[in-house]
Amino acid sequence: MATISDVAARAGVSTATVSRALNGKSTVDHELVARVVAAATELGYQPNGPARNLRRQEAAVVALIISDVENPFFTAIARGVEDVAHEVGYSVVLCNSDENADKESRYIDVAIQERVAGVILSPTGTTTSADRLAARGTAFVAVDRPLPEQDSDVVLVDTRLAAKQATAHLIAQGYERIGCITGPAGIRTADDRLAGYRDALKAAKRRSSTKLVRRTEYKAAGAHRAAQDLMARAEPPDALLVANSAMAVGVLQALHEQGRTPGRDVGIVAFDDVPWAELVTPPLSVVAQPAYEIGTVAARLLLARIADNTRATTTTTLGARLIERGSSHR
Amino acid sequence: MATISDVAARAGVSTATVSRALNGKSTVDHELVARVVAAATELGYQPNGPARNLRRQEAAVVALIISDVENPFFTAIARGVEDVAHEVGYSVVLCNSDENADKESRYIDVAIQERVAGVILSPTGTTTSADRLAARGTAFVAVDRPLPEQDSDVVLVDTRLAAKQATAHLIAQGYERIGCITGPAGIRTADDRLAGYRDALKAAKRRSSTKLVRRTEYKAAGAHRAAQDLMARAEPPDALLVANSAMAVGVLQALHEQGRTPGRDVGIVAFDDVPWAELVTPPLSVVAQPAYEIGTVAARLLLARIADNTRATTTTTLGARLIERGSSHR
DNA sequence: GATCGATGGGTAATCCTTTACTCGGCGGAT
DNA sequence: ATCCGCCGAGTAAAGGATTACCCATCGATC
Repeated sequence: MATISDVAARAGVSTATVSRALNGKSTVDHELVARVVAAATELGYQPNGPARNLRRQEAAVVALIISDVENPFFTAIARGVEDVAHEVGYSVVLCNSDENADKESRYIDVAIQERVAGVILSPTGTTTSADRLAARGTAFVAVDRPLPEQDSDVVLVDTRLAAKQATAHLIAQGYERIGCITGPAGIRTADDRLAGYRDALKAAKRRSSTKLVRRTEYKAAGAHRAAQDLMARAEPPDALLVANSAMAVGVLQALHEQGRTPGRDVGIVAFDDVPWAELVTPPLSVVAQPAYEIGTVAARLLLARIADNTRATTTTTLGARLIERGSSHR
Repeated sequence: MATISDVAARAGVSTATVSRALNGKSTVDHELVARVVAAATELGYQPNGPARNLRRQEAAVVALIISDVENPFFTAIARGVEDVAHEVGYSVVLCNSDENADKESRYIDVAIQERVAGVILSPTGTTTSADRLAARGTAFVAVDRPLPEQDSDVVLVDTRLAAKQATAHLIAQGYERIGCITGPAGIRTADDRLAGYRDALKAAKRRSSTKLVRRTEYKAAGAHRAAQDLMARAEPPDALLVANSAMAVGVLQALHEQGRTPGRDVGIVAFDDVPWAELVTPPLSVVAQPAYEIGTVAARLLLARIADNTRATTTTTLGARLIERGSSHR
């Protein structure tokens, strides 16, 4: 594979000149640039990334560690990050931690070892392997959830307020016994959605009962079981707040199996707007989170922090939007 | 940041010994290993990836370039690749080419520059930037679609046969005027699905008319327009074969807007099984592709090729499964 | 007891690029 | 005409790990 010396030899200049000509950092004679470029293309020269990164002490790469590649919410974030990063010449590598603290930790190590310029992550669980990033001075930004015991830039959604509004909406629609299916304890979004749900009940002077709350992993299967379980109770809920779209699949499936119709029999509001929300009957009411925007904001924050890691940390909270459709009307 | 020399100094040995102790390639005295490990952890030593990769002339990383991160088919492939790669200590970086030849080309350059061990890609479009990989001797495997004019390992689905079976199923269900909405010309899966559709019509001695065929990008919006367009014809189709799940969203939406019921009014079979397929009414009949398996097979092929790039190229074709649900029955 | 072999560890070269430093030459100012 | 300053290009160092090569030591064998 051609190296910079090959190019230099072919163009009849020194390697320093080749480097300067190709990177455009310093002024190089017009004609020499042309000769270098010609030589480089003739040889199909591609700079050796590791060598460059070794010398520069940094790679123009940001790592994005998300907790579930199959969740459209996170892939939309990924798009936002990519679009911003590409504008300024950074590449994005996507890592899937799968809500698994070990995998997350492994990817953080990889990011450190490869000396990426920065990391954006949606922290999984309660432990914080991100302190290793802080210890090394690697720039990083948390998205969707704050890092436990770690001060950092973070981009959140006001999910507690959104949950409150969604629950208030169900109350306003006349539902009496509203339940909640949310994610595992310790995951901040799961906790916040539950808290918002309780806020709304309290504001409406309803008694909130833990009997109508179920926690399970953020997957369809868990939510399916939770819904079955809740509906099998002597006094089943007549409405449910569901904490993400994968869970909504499980819940809707369970209701369907029992012959219950969303809306008429059981009011449903789920987090995350998905393309198919309007296709089910009745259409699914959702809390739309600005996922793409989370990505763009996080990327911009990260770039700022890469440029200056001493700046004060910020917390950006974006709003969510309740979209009322048929599943929350009788 | 601590370097190998720091560790060596602290453990009172040479850098060579530290390297050997930590990588376990060569035998090192028991007690020295312990001292090295202790020193490394005390210093929080993380090897410098670029330096290591520079010296080794290869990174333990494979790049996966897919054409749409938001398409569940591709994210399922990603999972398969990841699971296999991690078993043998490789990291996977995911790149989203967005069905855009330029982005694909850029990511291929990045992969070459970073000297990744191998690349798995779902080629977008008709041009082949992958020849650059071949030219460098970088191992690579194509998934979902073969590379135009490029001999390589490739993992495909027998999508033409699947399309034929799906169409035959619609015929068997008594649909008369079956249309097809598929992806852009030049994308192999799109062409194959159309070919399979025609195979079935021919086998049933039906005339196939281009008037019932629409091609558009693999997105909901395009398919929505295509469906509107087809249904507005004087003699609209009474069934549709739809080439992926995003398109299915657009088609179902269009039918809904027109008050037509899938199955009863218009038979539908769409490619790709999605979690929500059973939630719409009637449930959506689909061609389920073994996406996860595509990923695992491709990863194993890539690993074999990384080990020995001289082996003959192979083509693996996996089968798809027609799942009949309500949308293809009157 | 001497020699051979094996084993373990150190020295230094190497991977390729970027960049600090240096130097030559040229133009402008006095 | 001379000198100063600047600009452009070359030389060589640096970045941090791996590994070829070499040496010392120790045990075993004759």
